[in-house]
Amino acid sequence: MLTLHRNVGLFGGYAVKQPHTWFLLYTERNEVILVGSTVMHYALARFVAEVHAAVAATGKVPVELIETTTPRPNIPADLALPAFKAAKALNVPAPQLAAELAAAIEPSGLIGAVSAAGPFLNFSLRPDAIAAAVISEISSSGEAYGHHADGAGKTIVVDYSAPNIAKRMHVGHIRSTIIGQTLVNIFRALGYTVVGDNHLGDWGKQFGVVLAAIEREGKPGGTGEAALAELEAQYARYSAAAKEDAALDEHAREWSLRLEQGDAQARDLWQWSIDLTMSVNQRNYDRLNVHIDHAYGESFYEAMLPGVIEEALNKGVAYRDEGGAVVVENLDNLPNFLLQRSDGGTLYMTRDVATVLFRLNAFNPSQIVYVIGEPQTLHMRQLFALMRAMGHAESVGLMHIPFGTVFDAAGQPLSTRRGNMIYLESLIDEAIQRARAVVEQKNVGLPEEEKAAVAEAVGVGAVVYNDLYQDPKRNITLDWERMLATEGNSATYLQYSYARCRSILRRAEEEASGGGQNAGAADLSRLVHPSEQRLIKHLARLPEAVREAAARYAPFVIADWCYTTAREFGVFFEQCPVLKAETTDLRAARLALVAGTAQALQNGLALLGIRAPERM
RNA sequence: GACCCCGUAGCUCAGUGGAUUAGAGCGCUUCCCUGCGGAGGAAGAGGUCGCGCGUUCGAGUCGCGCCGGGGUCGCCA
Repeated sequence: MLTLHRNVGLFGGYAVKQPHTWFLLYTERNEVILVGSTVMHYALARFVAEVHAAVAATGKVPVELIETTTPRPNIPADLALPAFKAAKALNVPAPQLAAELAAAIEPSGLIGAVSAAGPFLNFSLRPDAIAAAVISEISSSGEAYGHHADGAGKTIVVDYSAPNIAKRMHVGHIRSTIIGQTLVNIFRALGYTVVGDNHLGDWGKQFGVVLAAIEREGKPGGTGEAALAELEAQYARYSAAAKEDAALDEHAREWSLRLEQGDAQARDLWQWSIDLTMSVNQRNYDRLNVHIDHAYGESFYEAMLPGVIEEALNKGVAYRDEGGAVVVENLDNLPNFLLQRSDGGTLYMTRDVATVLFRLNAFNPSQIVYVIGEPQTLHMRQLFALMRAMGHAESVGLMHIPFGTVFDAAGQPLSTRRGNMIYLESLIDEAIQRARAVVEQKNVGLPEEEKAAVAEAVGVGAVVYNDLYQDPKRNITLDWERMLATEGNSATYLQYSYARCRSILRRAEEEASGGGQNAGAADLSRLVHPSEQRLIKHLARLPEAVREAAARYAPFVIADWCYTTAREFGVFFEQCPVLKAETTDLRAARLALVAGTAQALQNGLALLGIRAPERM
């Protein structure tokens, strides 16, 4: 059954709920974004809904013209209604309409001051009401604060990381891995079923070289990354030699063929190199808090490839040219591309088509999200166009989330050939090592084990944050100074802010258990100091930040929120004593605010895959 | 030649259905420890939003054209 607030009913803009447990929420574009049942509506969304209802109740503005916006930070209001459009439709001056509305609306619920500022109608939150609402929301939701049920019943496949087998992961993979995992975390927070798939580069022409090189030089000895590095070196030596010696090139081709035909020796060596690579990669994944559900890899799709080519030919989206190659041309004005080489071999594109088909069949996703570098934008557009042309994209959104290239301090792209490549394992090692030096200096008293844990959290956090704090499609420079900064907009600053919160809460607990006076009852309505209010209002924005981050496939929205949280907490910390607050009930209220800040910040950091130590 | 991304303070970046006085961090100049963690807080200097037209009452934001940087364009992935 569906119950709506009787004074409001259904209308464009935000419909309202109040104490009811069922409601509809419309966006300003008239899309139903939430049909609530037991899902609690976050405070800020309630506030917006209340404002729309209040404006509608005046009868002065047609509901379809009620539009609100979040004002810029320098405007002393929490929600604004620019009256331009409505005033034009009603043929009255905008300032006059704003003034009339201001006079007709009384504070109630979460709505505090209402005032006209020229053509804008500004609304402020009622300080005591918002404080109580937000803090109790965080407290009751805990780790789920900021999460939604928007994606319930829907599945998203995220394709990320995609290391090459028989090679070490390098900084080029780190962006896909970290951005991809964060998107997975964000989609899960929105209630989607998320399937992460590591599309391993374990097939193709170059794998014949790997096998031929192993045959020539023998399996690399040693273990872990050293063995993998040696395998990589063998590959490089063989490739170089094959350029001079056509017989070696031909021999590699033979190995490639043996592998494809299921030759036992080829398969064994192939599997061995996969196992070696994945065991080395796993250490990096563990340290980065990355957990990928599947790793089907390109080889998995081998059996589907003839069918893909046949289907494309049958559907008339591709043709076989004189040389025998299967060509797709004239698709959405994109450049031509191939599904099969003239020698009969398949291509990256062929396997990508098969991969989409498999995922549609296996997971029935509403979206497939590819976290792949910007240089592959054209390839992705071609793939998506082809899937549409073949009639396979009707029920699924195919999204490419491109990310920029990593450059070194001299402005050169990192590459193995240039010799300036940085491997993921050593990058993380060095970050932790540098963090360790700071920990030694700042945390003299910590037990050895905790020092190590803090150094790892800080070092890894810095590496992760370096990839998440800005728009992924920008090119980035690997700058140790910037990456390992412990001040300003940095992972360390966020972690430090969390640790300060925990420190206060820990002391409060110690005092309580040490026979100190009982804390007073928390009267949250007393949290009306400007810095308390700013912090509270910001904490209230996490739920919408999560939605925005998902809608824009933009982890930096969460990073931004975390950073602002830390900043607002810093100001509060300076201006409002907690443990030595003037009264016990204010002290209790501030402790509740600190606890809420810690919880919300921890939730935000968790989305980014950044650990938050209790002490550091 | 065509197409894609980027261009906002000295440096690194936010600013996304156009709308009230363009915001941070780093760096620079000052200031705040008898006070819950100084990996902190406050203040200041610093901006023709690459350039030019256009749309609009109103453009960093939308359109077109340039300039600069990065990238891609059928038998690699």
